Amino acid sequence: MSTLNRARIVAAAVELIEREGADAISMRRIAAELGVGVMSLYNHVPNKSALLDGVAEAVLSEIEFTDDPSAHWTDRVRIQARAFRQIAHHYPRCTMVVVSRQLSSPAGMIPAERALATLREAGFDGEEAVRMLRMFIAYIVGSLLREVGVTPTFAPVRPDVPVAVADPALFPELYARTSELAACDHEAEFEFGLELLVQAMAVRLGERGLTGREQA
Amino acid sequence: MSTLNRARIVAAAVELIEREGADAISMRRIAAELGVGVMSLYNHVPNKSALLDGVAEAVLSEIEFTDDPSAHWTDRVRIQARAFRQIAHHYPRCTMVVVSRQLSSPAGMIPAERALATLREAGFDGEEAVRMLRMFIAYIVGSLLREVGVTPTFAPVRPDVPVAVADPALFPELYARTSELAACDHEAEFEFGLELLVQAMAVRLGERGLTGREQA
DNA sequence: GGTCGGGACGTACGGTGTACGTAGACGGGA
DNA sequence: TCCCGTCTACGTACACCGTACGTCCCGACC
Repeated sequence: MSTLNRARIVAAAVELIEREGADAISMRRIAAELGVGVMSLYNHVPNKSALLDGVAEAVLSEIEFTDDPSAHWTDRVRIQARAFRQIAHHYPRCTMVVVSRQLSSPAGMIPAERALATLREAGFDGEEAVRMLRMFIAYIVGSLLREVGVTPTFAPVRPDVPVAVADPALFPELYARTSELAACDHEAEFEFGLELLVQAMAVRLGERGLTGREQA
Repeated sequence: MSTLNRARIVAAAVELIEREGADAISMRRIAAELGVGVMSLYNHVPNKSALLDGVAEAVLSEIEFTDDPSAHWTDRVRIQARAFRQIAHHYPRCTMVVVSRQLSSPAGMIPAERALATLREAGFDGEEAVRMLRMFIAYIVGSLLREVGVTPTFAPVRPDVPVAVADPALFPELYARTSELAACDHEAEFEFGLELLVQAMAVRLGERGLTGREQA
């Protein structure tokens, strides 16, 4: 019964999305959730798009970025990547909202700032650090979208209804890999790619003779 | 004035999306485009979702997969990845539609089949080939989404309105990299990550002593 | 000629975002 | 004390959305 404000509206939106999915969200539903008239929302939020920005910001600002500057840069990269992936765990149905809007607010810049700092301290020059950052963002975004099921997985989203590969003659490889394709351990998949990327970065660094590579 | 059919409807949808954006699409708009009543569409398409599936399928089936089985597997991977990226060039505003629906039709399976075959021939065992494929999909999806501007870029989408990094004191790294962040050559960014991934894959293969690595 | 199936279409319903007007609460001069 | 400006909650209204349903018409077949 406290007075309406932006934070309460955003919180209600997040909760509603998690409960009923991103498609179910509407100004009317949110207002009803808060026991309030629809147009009252517009006193605190200019429009729905800005509200979704708020949702993204709220979710993003809740991930825990525990950075240990004394750790090896490869571990720092791993930790930051995993922190990002936590979004998909804590707020799975908000994930699409988060990755699909580019924020100019601090919530969206802090992760980038930290990642860039880590990469610089690892020894990458400015240009390469930015490229590495962008590549990591692409990989993480793609992985999260697969995890929440908005992007092709080649694995059944509903494990109880296994998709039968249409024609073994047309798709022999897909058919032969049915068992591997049927299961998708998102954490293992994410870690696999993450390790590959970290390793590739280490190689890149090693090429300039700065440091050796680690972790066979 | 030929008779209405699914192909004409899908083609009109693709053209409309490219002309006015994916948000502007609606059954009414498409029907108007075809000079036809709204409900006539439903004689050929069960619902809007299926129509968007058709859009994805049509776009996907138009990309040219020229695979040369005699080429080195690293080049074959590169070529297939670039073929996928062509989507963002030929149908930029359809890209989001394409990557955000998982197709069980041949159009969606052919690329996976070919990629899997390539990875198998490169020497990866079944499980690792699937993991590599998934990692590549994640990277490509993330890259395409950045390219069409639906995912954070940390670069101004409209180059004419450069975003000023808010506070140099809060974001020193972002501030220091302003010039690198301001520009985003999507092709170069894509190639950078692609090269890194291919290289990482080669290393992975080399670890098992199957073949040496190439391209310094 | 009669019948029948399928495609084109109009209408209607319940939903959406939001522009606009109104009404009440509150606070600060006169 | 009265008045007035500002802020907030709210209802109404509009244009648009996807689509369920009923109707009409035309061509094919018996």
